[in-house]
Amino acid sequence: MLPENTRRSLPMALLHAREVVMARFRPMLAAHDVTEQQWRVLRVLSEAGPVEATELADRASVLPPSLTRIIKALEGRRFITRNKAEGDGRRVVLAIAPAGSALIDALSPERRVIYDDIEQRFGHDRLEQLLDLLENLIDGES
Amino acid sequence: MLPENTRRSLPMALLHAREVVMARFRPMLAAHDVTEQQWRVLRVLSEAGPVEATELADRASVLPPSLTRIIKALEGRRFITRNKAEGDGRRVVLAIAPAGSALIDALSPERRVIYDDIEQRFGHDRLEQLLDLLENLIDGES
DNA sequence: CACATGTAATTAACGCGTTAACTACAACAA
DNA sequence: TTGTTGTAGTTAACGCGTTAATTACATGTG
Repeated sequence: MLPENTRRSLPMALLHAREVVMARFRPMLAAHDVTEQQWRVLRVLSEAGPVEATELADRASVLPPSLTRIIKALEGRRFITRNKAEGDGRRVVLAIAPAGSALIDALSPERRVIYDDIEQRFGHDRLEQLLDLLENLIDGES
Repeated sequence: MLPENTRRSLPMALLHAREVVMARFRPMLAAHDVTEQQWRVLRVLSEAGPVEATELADRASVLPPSLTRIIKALEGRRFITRNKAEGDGRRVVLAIAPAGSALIDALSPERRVIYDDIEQRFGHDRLEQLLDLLENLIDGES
């Protein structure tokens, strides 16, 4: 069945939902001169440790060409390090640097406040339910 | 509570979900040389009839600067018409043109197939549930 | 070794997202 | 009427999304 109106269209709903959620986080990121995508890359590196570019792009939901630009920016600010993989001259290994970890630590309290507020307004159970559905959708389609 | 991993982060999950869904629609749009955003604008105009730019931007989830560019492109291909509102020289009224309607009609069958496939794979009830949750999230945060 | 094929990353080109600044017009007050 | 404030839309600047092409290296075959 085709969605009769744009409001009930899945791509539109996902877009709009992301929009209103990100509106909460954007000021925090802007205050530290980090873009959403740079932030995602930093968080993945912080969680996952040193990792190759392809996996990093995948986990941060960023396309390779974007990642190249992001790496350039983050390396320039000493937030991450970039080294060729030993044994394979094509691969590149990225890792978080002290300044990067410091930024993540600095933003964590604020992040928590925003996330808690969303969770409280929307409801813990509904949030979990939504995350489950999204995870299912992703796994089913990808 | 902070999400412990990026996979369980609401903004990331919404982004990723949108990504896998749009991957299904993208080839269809590319085949007709229409971008996602141009397509959204056309659909809103098709559903809502002649409308002013601000409302159009709002309903299509497009920012005003983007809409200006999109209007230029769509008007150049005679998909839409653009006229100053009578009585207020600032406002602009957009409407779908025959070529625009024709494009929407031409894509509808393909759209339906893709949408039905997603619905079938994901499940009708779960899709409705997901749309409800997204709608609630949007209304609660915006 | 030489060559073809495959893969990781980058570059290029173009459109959109985002914020801020700007233009044009409208509404309102003195 | 004139000046102020507000609003609709556009322009500008910069980063990302997307696709395609390109570079550099690795792997496999003869």
